[in-house]
Order: sequence, then structure tokens, then C-alpha cells
Amino acid sequence: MTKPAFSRAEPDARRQSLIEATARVLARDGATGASVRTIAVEAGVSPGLVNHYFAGIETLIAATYTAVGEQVSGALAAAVAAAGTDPHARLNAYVTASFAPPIADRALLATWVAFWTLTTKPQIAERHDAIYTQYREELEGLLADCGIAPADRRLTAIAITALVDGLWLELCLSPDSFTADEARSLAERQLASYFERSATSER
Amino acid sequence: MTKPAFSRAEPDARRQSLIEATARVLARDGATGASVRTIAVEAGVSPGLVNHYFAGIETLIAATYTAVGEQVSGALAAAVAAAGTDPHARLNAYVTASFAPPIADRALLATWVAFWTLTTKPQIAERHDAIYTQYREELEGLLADCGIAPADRRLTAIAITALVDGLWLELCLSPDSFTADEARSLAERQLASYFERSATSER
DNA sequence: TTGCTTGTTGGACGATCGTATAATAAGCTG
DNA sequence: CAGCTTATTATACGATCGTCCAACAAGCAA
Repeated sequence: MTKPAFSRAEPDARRQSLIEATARVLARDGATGASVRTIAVEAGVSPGLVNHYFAGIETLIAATYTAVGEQVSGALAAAVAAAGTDPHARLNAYVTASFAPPIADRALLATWVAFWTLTTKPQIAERHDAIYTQYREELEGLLADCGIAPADRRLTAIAITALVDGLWLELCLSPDSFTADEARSLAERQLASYFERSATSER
Repeated sequence: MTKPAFSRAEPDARRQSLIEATARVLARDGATGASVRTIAVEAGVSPGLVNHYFAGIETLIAATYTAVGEQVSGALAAAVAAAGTDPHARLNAYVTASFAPPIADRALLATWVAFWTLTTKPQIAERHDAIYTQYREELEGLLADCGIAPADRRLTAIAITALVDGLWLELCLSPDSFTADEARSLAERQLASYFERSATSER
């Protein structure tokens, strides 16, 4: 009677576990450290198993991009839900959530930068476009609820996304240059300016 | 009489040539492809020479960060200088220059992302802080010339930098989601809103 | 010309990369 | 329990990585 040398897992569960391990490695070591062997160690399996479940390491990283993207999307949705029913409060929550955990995180930035590094490969670039399109569409919906005219929604969403991404990026890269509170305040002021303009142009 | 197998170069000139080769490789292949051998081929020298001039590849990349940063800084300064003497025109030129060549360039983004990848290493992080601090200080100067109150300059510069960086990033990553003209227009509108607010608050 | 300095070359070294594959054994079926 | 499927392991392979170093030769000084 010897204890089992390993245990089998449901294909989907194992796949998920490999994706999560990849996310952890990407967060810890960045794109450079995300090797098949490192990921295998992180997941507690042998290196060969990675290629058994994914066509190549690039495919695994693309799958991880989707998973992490959904995770972030979920955190944003949770922040919006927690804000109640007031449209402006919901919009505000969506925007400021980027400056608090778990999104304002150096490790998440490392993950994201790793993805950006790989956008030269079509497979990853496609995921990027899909994820960012989804972000902007959600934002456009929140803007619509706040009464932004349909014709203005697209560019407004682009501007807000850009400001938030820029603040988030620099906040993660060098946290000493400004605080999360300052970032939140700047984003809120930006939102306010859009509604001032929209209000005056309606008269 | 045989032709020379190689030619000697001034240490500084050779150093500069290696830095330029690194910038080209970073732009073409990203952080992943920036190996000693690839850089050596690009510079037309043997692999061993890289370690003769730089303590390691990390030092070379840090030096390249500084050089590319100065190059971008120079492009921005040139845009400002070409805008004439009107403070608002100069500020406008500084901001919108990011959406035109040579700054709005997929290859430059690849270079920048490669640097971000390496900000976990203190040597590179220090360069990043220095370069971004310089950017913001230049922007603060332009804002001062436009009459922004000293107390507001720091955060205003941070917000503008963030918006421009965010737009620039997404414009390079997926150029199909919006145009350079739209980015320029959004940035200009943002600038205008700061002066409207400043003007009304003065009364 | 001769000698010296040192920029430069080219290959060796061990480590690690992604991928492929045969052997092993876990866990279900009958 | 026997047999089968296949998830899993362990290893091998060639390529490429960063670093190192002995030998070579370009260019200047004497």
C-alpha cells in the first residue's frame, strides 16, 4: 500500500488550475519568467502536462488573458452593483474601482504589461481588442444611464477609459508620484466636467 | 594587402551605436527578442563586444531607456518650439504631439512596454521615475505659462499626462478603435475644460 | 619598422527555453 | 480482480540564452 504518486483531475479543472498558475507567475515574474517549467512548478504538475492541455504556451497565455480580463471585469461589475441604483453613483463606482484593490495592484500591472508585450501575436491581439471593446461597451451603458447623448457616448467612453488607464498605469508603476485618492479625485472631476458640458449644451 | 577584418571605434561612439541598435531591436522584437546576440547582429559587431562596453544586458537596456526617453523628450520640445510663442498653442502642441509620428508608433510602444516589463528591477525603475518626473515638470511649466494657478499645476499635469498616455497606449495597441484625430480632439477638449474651470473659479 | 595598448572577435560554458515522446500508473468498467 | 483508457510523469532533444575569456589585430607611439 503506497500513496498515489499523483492524482487525476477533471480536464476542465486542471485547465483552470493551469490558467490560475499562469496568472500567478505572470504577476510575480512578468512575461519573461512565464516559462512552461515555472508554470508547471506553480501548478504542482510536471512540465509535460502543460503541452497536454494547451497547444503551446502562447495558447495558455491567451486563455489566461481572457480569464484575468473576466476577473477584472467582475471586480468592476461588483463595484457597480455595490453602488446601488443611482446612475451617477454607479458610473462613479465603475471609474474609481480602478484605484483600489484588487485592480490597483503592481502585480496586476505586471500581468497586463506581459499581455501587451505579446500583442504582436495575432492570437493575443484579438483577445485585447475583444476585452477592451467590452470594457468600453459597459462604460457606454453606464454613460447612457446618466443621460449622455448617444452621439457622444463612444468618444466619452474612450476618453474616460484612457484617463483611468493612464492614472492606473502610473499609479502602479511609481506609486510615490501621486496617491490613489488623488487619482480618484481627478477621475471624478473629469466625469463632472462631462456632465457640466452636456448640461450647458442642452440649453 | 588584405582589408581590415573590423574597424576600431571611439568608445563613446561604439557605446552610442550599441544603444541605437538596442532601441531598434526593442522596437522590432520587443523585450523578448532583445538578446545580446540579436543586438550584436543589429549593431554589426560580435556578441562579446556588448559585455565589453556594458556590465550586462540590463545596464545596456537602462542606458537605452534614457536615450529613447531623451529622444521622445526632444520630439515633444521640437513640437512646442514649432508652435510659436502663444502659451496655449505651445501647450496644445505638446499634448497633441503624442498622436503623430514619431511618437504615435507601434514600435515605440513596444519599446516602452519592454521598459515597463523591467521596472521590477531598481535600476530601470529609477530611470522611469526620473523620465516621467521630467515630463510632468515640462508640462507644469507650459501650464504655468497658460495661467494655471501654482496649487493646481501638479494634479493638472498628472491628469493630462494620464489622459495622453492612455490615449496613446490604446491608439498604438489597437489603432482601429479610434483615430489619431479623435485622440487629438479629446485631449484638446480636456485642456479646454481645465481653462473653463480655472476661468470661472477666478471670478 | 617594431612594439605596445586595447578594441574586437569567435567560440566555449552551463543554464534554460519550448516541444515531443515513451513509460508509468490512476481510476473507471466489466 | 482483470483490463482498458488516458491523465500524468520523466526525460531527451535542439535551440538559444547571458556570461566569460583567450587569441587576434587595428592603430598609435617610438
